[in-house]
Amino acid sequence: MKIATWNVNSLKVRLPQVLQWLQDNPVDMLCLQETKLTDDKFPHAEINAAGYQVVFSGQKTYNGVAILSRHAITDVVKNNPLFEDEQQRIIAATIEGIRIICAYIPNGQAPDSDKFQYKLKWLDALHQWLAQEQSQHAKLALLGDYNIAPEDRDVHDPLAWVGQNLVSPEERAAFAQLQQMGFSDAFRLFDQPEKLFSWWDYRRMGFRLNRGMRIDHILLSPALTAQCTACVIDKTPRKWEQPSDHTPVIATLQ
DNA sequence: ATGGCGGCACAATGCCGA
Repeated sequence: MKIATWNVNSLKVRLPQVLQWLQDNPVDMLCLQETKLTDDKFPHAEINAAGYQVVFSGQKTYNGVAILSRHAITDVVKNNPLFEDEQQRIIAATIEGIRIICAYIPNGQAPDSDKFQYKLKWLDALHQWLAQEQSQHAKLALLGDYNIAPEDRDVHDPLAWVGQNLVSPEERAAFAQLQQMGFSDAFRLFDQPEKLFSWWDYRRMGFRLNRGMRIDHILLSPALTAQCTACVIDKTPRKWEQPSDHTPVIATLQ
């Protein structure tokens, strides 16, 4: 069983790349973020034709999430029931006995901004909801764009990022709280090369210079952690023409 | 010090992302 996550930065633009990537990487399940499509414009027929069922929750211009699966999808929930939110950032579903939560965690813009306060409240509500979900689903996976680099080794140049969002103590504490709740960062269960990232700025040759951040994560409950045999970041699509600024992360479960 | 790229929209400049 392979489960994956990818912030595609517009599914309208990236659909051909998603279909190509799935052909090359026929994972069981793929979570997408930043689809940037209202539900009436979602390309479900093309995705079905590729052999995947799909559920989605979108809006115009911003945000938007989806779960693609080769297996039956049940018990779909859109957004955190404990958090009133106009922004479409969460979709959850059960697939093959695994509770999957696909999340696009807010960016936070800057630590002194209103958007940062929204991010912290959003994360606090996420913790509360996950505590409930944990009590009902031993096999629980949280995949998505967290917009948090958990440690300095997840940042190309930690000194250059001091004082900014994505690396602040508050955001890292929120990530650490997920770990204290029992979730494991699948990527860190294994030996990994240094300076491996999941996002690179479009500007200043970020990808070519490998100036990136690891902000897309797969977190696993203890039961799933015990089943996890690999977690990799696939840089391939970042090298394609007109790429997303993020690239997929894939976990293998026994 | 700033913005640099890319996607989007009541679209030709401004907002937002990370």
